[in-house]
Amino acid sequence: MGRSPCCDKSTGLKKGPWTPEEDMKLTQYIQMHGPGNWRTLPKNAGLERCGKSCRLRWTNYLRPDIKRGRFSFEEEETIIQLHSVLGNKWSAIAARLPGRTDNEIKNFWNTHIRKRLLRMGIDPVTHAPRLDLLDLSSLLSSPQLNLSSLLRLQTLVNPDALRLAMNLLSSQNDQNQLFNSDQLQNHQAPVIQPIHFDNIINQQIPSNDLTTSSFPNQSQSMQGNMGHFPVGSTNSTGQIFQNNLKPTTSDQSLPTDIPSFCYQMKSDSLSDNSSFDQSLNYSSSTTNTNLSFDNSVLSTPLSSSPPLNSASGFINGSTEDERDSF
DNA sequence: AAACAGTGCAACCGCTCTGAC
DNA sequence: TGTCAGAGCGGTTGCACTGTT
Repeated sequence: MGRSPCCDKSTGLKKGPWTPEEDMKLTQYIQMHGPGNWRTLPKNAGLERCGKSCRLRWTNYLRPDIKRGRFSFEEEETIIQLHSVLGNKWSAIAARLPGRTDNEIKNFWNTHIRKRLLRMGIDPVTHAPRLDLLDLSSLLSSPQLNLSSLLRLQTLVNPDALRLAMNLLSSQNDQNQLFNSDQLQNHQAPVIQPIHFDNIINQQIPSNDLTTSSFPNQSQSMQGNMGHFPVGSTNSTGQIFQNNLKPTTSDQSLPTDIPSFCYQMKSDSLSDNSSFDQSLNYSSSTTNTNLSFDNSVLSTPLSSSPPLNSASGFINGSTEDERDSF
């Protein structure tokens, strides 16, 4: 529209990394005059930078409320959740992450989360499971594959992908004891030996689990899987927990005190952007352990389905290495 | 120890959109 | 209605750091 460019390249304005002196000038000027009028700001502040560069430097780095350092896992969860709802609206996501900038979130997404989702077989754009992307061999051969990591996976993986993993994991039931109550009380699960790829191939998996086309309605899928699934429930994930976590009557070697999973959610609609408040109660039939998972965010509700619960209790208690492991 | 490749991140670029005037 | 400044976005670049060979 005939608009003059922000930065006139012919003027030889400085580019590249900011020096501490420049940062100080910009900070002092904004502290005195406040941000705004970026076009004239550099000249008034004695900076040989274009206004846009000053604005970006201020908003992305110098602003006093910027929180620097690594993203917490809660922040990662939040980003994934919000991205599933908002897409690449980084500023909207940043608005819900105090102290984080859109640029920082975008970079973090592209360099960390996106790669992780791809490794886990999740399409980072649609948040749908993509088994053609899933690196099953590395996932399942990991010596750290265990129940708790799968539960943690649940916070990031579309449950349908997780269901597949759980199906695969169930092939270990004949040889491995999943966990015992002591470990449960300590929120730790025993390490399950690596699954050989032969087992994966031989594992009976419903054919509709093998293609992304089996998830025509993601929100429906998520709702069905993540809402309530006590043992004996007819929903698919409930079946999985029943089939895989409860010992079968024919396998008496397995523990009988496997907890049932009872999820209760109190949630506000996602359309109300103010809150992802929800809680999850995890109850054990033998320990009556109740863990609260308030303020966790999870999964990919693309519709008006309620925000989904998370096993954040496990996540929060996990180590950095464990988090990186998936 | 040196060379190389991979990674993470700050910063930039070019463009569009929005709201004020 | 057109112009402009600011904001936002996707993509990219450059560089420092780290791991591998």
